[in-house]
Amino acid sequence: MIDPQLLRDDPDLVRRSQQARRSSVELVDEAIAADRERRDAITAFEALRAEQNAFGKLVAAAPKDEKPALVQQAQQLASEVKAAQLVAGEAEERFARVVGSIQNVIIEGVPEGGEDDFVTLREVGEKPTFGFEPRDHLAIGELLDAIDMPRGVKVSGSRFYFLKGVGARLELALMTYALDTALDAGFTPLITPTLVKPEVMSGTGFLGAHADEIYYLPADDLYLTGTSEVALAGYHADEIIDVSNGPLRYAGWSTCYRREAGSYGKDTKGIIRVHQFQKLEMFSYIDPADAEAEHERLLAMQEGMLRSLGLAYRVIDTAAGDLGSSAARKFDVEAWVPTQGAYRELTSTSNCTTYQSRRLDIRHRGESGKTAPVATLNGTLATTRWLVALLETHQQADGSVLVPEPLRPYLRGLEVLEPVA
RNA sequence: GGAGACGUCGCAUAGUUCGGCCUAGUGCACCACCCUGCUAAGGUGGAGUCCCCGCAAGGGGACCGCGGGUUCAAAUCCCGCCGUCUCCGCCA
Repeated sequence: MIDPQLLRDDPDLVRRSQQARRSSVELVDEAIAADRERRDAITAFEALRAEQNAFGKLVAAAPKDEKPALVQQAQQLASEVKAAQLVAGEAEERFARVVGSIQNVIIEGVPEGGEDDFVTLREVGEKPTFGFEPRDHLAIGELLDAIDMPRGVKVSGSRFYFLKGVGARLELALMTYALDTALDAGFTPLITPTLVKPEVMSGTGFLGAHADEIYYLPADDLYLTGTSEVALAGYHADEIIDVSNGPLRYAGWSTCYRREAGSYGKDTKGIIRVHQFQKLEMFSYIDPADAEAEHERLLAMQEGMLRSLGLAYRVIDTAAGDLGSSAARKFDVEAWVPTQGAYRELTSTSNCTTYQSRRLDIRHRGESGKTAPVATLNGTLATTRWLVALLETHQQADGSVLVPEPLRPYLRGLEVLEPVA
């Protein structure tokens, strides 16, 4: 939820944000009207309630013979209070619904427009060239007996797979390397639940436009999370936390589940787009004043990971219309995938400012002692998809794959993944 | 899954019998000040969260696990749910 105060103080800022996202600008005026109605209704109700409270004391203190008359008056008052309360409740609900559907206000500088309107901030690293016809990641994975798609499909259906042998080990190596990187940066590891309650799922802003991306278990009214961000954001829900000595930083390790509805025919080959994968996710709770600096820090860690693994990449500043409802700004790091001749997203980092924390009621105490919402940020540090870029980038003519130096300790010193005869 | 007990302002508790003097008492911890020459003891005062009105001072409302209900009036009575603990059963 956006700051209702902002709606009153600077509605134009909110309008511009909605405009940049190509979302409804009228919603802003609707929200302002709903806010006015809500406050009027509350004021009316509370005045009546105050009268009722005072009257109640009168009744209680009155001598027995005067009570019946007073009670009769009180009954009249009570019905008025009840009606006013109903009106106030409805106004409150309407306001929450309208304001809740306004997306987070974007940060100054975020490019306007949709998916294709991103701005490339930089390209880093040399795109690999080969003296042979490079194989795609699936072909390599099969040569190494590392990826088994047909059996994944047999067991679970399309977009499922088995990671086997060095494939399984490579994923674990990557994840553990990422975890250690996060540890060195002071993050606290957290292995999170992957099933969450509706209020947590909606609190993180995932039940909006893309609700059909999410697996839901009706029998238990639980959602399968598409990223540990959900559980990490819910971790401190309804709490007042202390970020005065620096942010709370967590590294969440979890399996992620995505329905990939509406992506039929897209990336059907290999493990680029799958229903289930592993991810190591960074998450920060921080004083909103420091959020943008933290965003840069998370991005720097992501870039450091890709660089250390010898991957060529670009960093893009996602356009407003392509941001999730919670994000005020989002940077994606995309690795070069040789056989596709394209950059593909490996990481994403979002600054959600106070949007999520308002919904989830996560606050800190400011210098004045007043409570205020914290800012939340998240960013990927590794996922299964990285294997695609790793395998393709470091492949050799004979089908073997060089293991980037940082991963070797996690593979018992293995330097080359050799094809299985 | 079955039976029972419990859920109160940071922690611990009182209050629930018989609804109104509970705008929730007390102890500990906490903050400020006072007293005492020092880590102790004592005294005074303060202190929660959310919302509304107001430039402010201040005023008002809500919150006793959550949600409904009864009533002029609910921490207190009724219903549902959630959670914790104990016992039993079942499964690992």
